[in-house]
Amino acid sequence: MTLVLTLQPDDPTPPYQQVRRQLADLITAGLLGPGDRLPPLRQLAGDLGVAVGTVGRAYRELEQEGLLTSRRGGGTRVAAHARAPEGGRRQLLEGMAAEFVARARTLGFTDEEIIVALGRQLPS
Amino acid sequence: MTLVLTLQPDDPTPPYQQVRRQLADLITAGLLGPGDRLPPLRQLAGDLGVAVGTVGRAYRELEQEGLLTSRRGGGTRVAAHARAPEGGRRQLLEGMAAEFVARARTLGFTDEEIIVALGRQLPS
DNA sequence: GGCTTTGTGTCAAGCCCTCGGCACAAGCTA
DNA sequence: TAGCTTGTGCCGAGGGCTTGACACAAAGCC
Repeated sequence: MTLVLTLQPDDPTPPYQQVRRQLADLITAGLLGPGDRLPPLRQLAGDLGVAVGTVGRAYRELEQEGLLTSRRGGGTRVAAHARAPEGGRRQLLEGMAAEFVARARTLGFTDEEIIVALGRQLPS
Repeated sequence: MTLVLTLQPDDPTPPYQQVRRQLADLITAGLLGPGDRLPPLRQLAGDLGVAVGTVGRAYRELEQEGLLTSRRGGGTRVAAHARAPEGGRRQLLEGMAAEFVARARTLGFTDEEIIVALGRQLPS
């Protein structure tokens, strides 16, 4: 599949962190599996409008975490043992859901309001 | 009420941005209304473990947006005309919900999976 | 073998953010 | 009036991030 990575300019999060996080999530969610090849440094950097070193840093850190394997001339691929540890996919989604609900509650929204808002997004 | 502001150390977002966003959300959500007083600079800075100038910057930017009014010696309060423009409270929540659902979908989760995950967080 | 691709490393420069401290001005309070 | 509180401004120092450029090494391709 064609990798869809985006950068949000108004987001104060450093670009290399945005790339790093998105790739990690894609792997944990299973959209990127072991052996899948990532875009070359220069190509991804060009698409995102950032310097080569910026994307390089994201790749490097993910490799240090064991999620990617990089070889000169061979490109960067998802590591063989990068599969989420037993239900990581579900945990990722539930973490996102818990985070969203918690934030809404601290802002004073009731559970009913939250459910109504979600109903507009999901064909229940 | 006692203001509950928190800083996430592992979050690469600059502290002054975190404070600024949380306060803006609290006002939009209606938990902070016109005339409500915010903690003094030095107190909030001490609680969060940041420098005075850091919190000061958050206050200053929010004042420039018209959400706060600051006076030397008088403290900082929510501006009189700071109420969200007609349904801002609802829009805030729906924006959060839309963002959450969109992110989950781009990670390959089906609507059913999303609903199930939310069901664990909300007593439906 | 020769060329291209690709990841890695370095470097200087600049910008943004934070810190800690200090001084100052304006409002509030006793 | 006198003192405290509070927001504002400035400063130098330090750290993190990005940029742009260049060189290098290893793998793949013809």
